[in-house]
Amino acid sequence: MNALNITVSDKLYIKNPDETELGRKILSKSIELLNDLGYEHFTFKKVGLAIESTEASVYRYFQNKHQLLAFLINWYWGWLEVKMANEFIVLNTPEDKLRKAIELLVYPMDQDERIPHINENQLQHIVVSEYPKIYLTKEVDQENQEGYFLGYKRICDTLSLLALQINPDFKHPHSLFATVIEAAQSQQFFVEHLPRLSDAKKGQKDIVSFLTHMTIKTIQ
Amino acid sequence: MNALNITVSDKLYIKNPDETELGRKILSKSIELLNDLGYEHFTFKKVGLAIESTEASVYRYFQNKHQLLAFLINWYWGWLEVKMANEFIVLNTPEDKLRKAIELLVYPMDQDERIPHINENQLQHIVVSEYPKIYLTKEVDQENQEGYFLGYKRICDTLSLLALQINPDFKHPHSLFATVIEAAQSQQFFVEHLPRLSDAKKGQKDIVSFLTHMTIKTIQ
DNA sequence: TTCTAAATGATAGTATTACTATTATATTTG
DNA sequence: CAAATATAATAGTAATACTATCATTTAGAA
Repeated sequence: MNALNITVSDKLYIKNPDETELGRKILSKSIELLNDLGYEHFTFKKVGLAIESTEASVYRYFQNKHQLLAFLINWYWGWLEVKMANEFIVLNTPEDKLRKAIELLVYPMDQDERIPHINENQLQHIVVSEYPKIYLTKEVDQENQEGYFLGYKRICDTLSLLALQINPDFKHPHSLFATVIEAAQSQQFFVEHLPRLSDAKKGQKDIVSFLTHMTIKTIQ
Repeated sequence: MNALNITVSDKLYIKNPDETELGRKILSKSIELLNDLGYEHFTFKKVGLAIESTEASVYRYFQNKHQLLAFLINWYWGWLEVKMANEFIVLNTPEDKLRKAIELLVYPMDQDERIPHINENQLQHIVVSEYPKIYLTKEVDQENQEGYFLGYKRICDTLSLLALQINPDFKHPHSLFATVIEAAQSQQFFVEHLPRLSDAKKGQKDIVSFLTHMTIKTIQ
């Protein structure tokens, strides 16, 4: 089991960056630069320069930086889904699975050496800092049809089914897990930057225990 | 009680737009254009044109569109705080107050005729669609010091105190209400654009009942 | 091996954005 | 009425977000 392929909708790129050396370099350097500069200051020109290629080459893989961000974030959800599936194998109750899922959402990721061009940890930081920007746009409806948000929706569905195993009468599973997933990101951001919006001290444990408490109580 | 003044930090403008005719026109038209175009397509040039003034004039009031958005969103939180305080007068239990607060977060606002240049309903839509963009930037720490997020933090504090009245041992009041406030916004957005991320059908009632349920259960 | 197609590099160019600066003309205030 | 202030009109700059063209390199098929 050496090969691992995270697949994202082919509407999320012009040319599949996983399939070429240059494409993988673009992904790798984009993750680094998005982390360092933030989405607003990130440009394709800077990527081209940093990989000693050109702006035009980057534009052959992605229409614009918005599409690139959407690609990366979908890749992240796809990868998290794989991780969850792996962890769930040895867990027997839906509650244990939910607890594990929340941990995976919050705890830092270790590098997967099968995919050396993606730094999962940096990618997680990008998700924390940039995630809502991919859907909070005027183009959301069209991009939704093109599958820009499938990764997120699938995770949300998976967790919803677990909640219904615990309480089949629970009325708000999708709303709850959309909320939990967003809170997992925003609480990480708040602890770091706006600590008055969180009770968690630095470190992920407090966030996990808040989210777990809220999830379990709400389902019941 | 005819005068009503929502005050925001003076770091959120160059020149106070509430104090001049032109300033109020800028606010009024910016709210309209932000709604129509979305933050990304919104520019000061378009505002200047639409009010038959100039781009340069708009720049005399706000450093850039980011500051303008932060101003508007802080104004919204300030105004919501006033609304909550008014409603709380006739409510006696903290639980009733929390229920009311959640309703105020979600139900559409009626126009306050004391402030004719601010369309509260449009402003609420801007908050739903653009809110996280004001803090998800590399400049967040500096802007936090300048009071860019005070409005949000104060609402969060107020609601936290109510939760502690219900259960003084509750460990996560700030995290909970940061989460509830964000979910109030994002669930409104999801119902409209990404319905698979919500169980609420169109209309705000389902969102309110989800958020209320989650809040009450989590506090206990 | 050679031919062909595809990928990349190098370069140029355009429209728009996000400002800054200057000067002239109103308008307000003391 | 003078002085200060606000606004309008205009110009200009650097960066961004692309698009286009053509030459060169590389890879794959015949």
